[in-house]
Amino acid sequence: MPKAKTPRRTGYHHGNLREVLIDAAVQLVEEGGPGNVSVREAAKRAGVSPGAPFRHFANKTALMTAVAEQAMSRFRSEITNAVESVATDDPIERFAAVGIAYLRWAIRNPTHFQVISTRSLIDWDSSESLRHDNEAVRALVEGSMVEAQRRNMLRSYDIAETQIAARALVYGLARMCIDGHFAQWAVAGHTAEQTAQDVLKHFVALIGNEPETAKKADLTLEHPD
Amino acid sequence: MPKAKTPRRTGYHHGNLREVLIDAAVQLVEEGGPGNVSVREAAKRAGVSPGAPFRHFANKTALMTAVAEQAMSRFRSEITNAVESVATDDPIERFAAVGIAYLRWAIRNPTHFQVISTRSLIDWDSSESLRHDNEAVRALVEGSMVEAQRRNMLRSYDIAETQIAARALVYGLARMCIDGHFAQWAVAGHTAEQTAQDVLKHFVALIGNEPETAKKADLTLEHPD
DNA sequence: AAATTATGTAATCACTGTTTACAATCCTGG
DNA sequence: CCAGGATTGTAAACAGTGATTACATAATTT
Repeated sequence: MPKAKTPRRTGYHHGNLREVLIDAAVQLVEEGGPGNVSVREAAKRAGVSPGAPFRHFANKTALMTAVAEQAMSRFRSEITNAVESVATDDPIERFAAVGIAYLRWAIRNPTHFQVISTRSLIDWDSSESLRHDNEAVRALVEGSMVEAQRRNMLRSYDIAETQIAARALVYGLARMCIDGHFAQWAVAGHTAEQTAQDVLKHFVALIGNEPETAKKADLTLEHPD
Repeated sequence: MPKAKTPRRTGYHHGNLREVLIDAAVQLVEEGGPGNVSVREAAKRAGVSPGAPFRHFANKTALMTAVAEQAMSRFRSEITNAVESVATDDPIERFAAVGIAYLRWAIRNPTHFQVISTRSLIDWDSSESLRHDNEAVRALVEGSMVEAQRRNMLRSYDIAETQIAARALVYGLARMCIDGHFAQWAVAGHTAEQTAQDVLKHFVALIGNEPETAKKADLTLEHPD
């Protein structure tokens, strides 16, 4: 009998190392951002040798991509749930709901949002799931946009550009929070999340057809940066 | 005579290693983005031992911060030059000029824009110069915004929110390009730069008071992502 | 039961940021 | 002008990283 050297782990072949590694990586992301993830540390936390992860992931990027897929799925759920639970069928309100849910998730899960939005960390093109979830969100925005135009609720006729502007605005707000451009800002009375939402609503009012735009005069926000 | 071990370099103490290291790091950034920078490689290119850089920079972040300062200075110059060489004194046109110059520089210097906008790479707070240049750009935007409001050229009364929206939009556009969210997009007829400019102009039209907004119906842009 | 395949380990490689002890050069005050 | 301290370089080391390799063990198929 060869007397197993380290029989500490039962069912020696671990069974579901892949999932455990992803969970460990998720935890590392939450603890200190994407930069805090190391394959070795994930392996250590899974109670496995440093080379073991490479039986399940071609490289670190593949592991990060799996983390991103998990995060993206939650991200998409939050958004689709939010828009489904919106009372009205007003397309502009539905559009706003998407943006607000987007910002809410991004600001509350900054490290994970960083993972799913920074392409250098992951292998976006190789992941069906990432593209699929992303497309679902995009389609949600486009759908409400098209419907809003059909009802003549938009100021501009060019929904393509309006849509890109909307995406860029929301993405920009999320990243400005995450990249730390709002240092002074969050210190002020308003939370970053609240302010981001206000700005989004401001934008929504701008694209709308209503002659009376948001005239809530001054929130006297500290200037960002 | 102790016969210098490696007298290959004249004026042995190199004279201006600090600048040479920054230049090497800049080159590395250009070659492969911020992730391509290593202190050791910069040292090698400067013809110096791996420990030498730490006589001039406390750590890698300090080196990257120096790189960022140089980039930020160019970034600011491009923007201030652009707005100064704008013919009209129309504040909204001046505002648009800032945004266009911003996008132009970011898209043409993506790796450097990544350096100056990703706070995890640099020590933003410790750099007077970074804050100063950033504030100059911000003030430029705010100035034109305030003036536009004074002339009653804006739709909304809340310039604070409009200003944040503008910043977020431009930042979002720049980062979407850089983070690779426009893959299919750039392949289409329009360059990323042209499209980003169009979207910016679209936004500028939206915030303006003119009843007739941009009605250039369809550019039939491929959808991003 | 034997052969094959999947999945782990151990050792190793090249590379990274950073620190330490030491050496060479420069600068300045007597 | 030169003694001595401050600068600024080197060499060697350390711990950590992603990744590969040869090998061992467990699960699975034949």
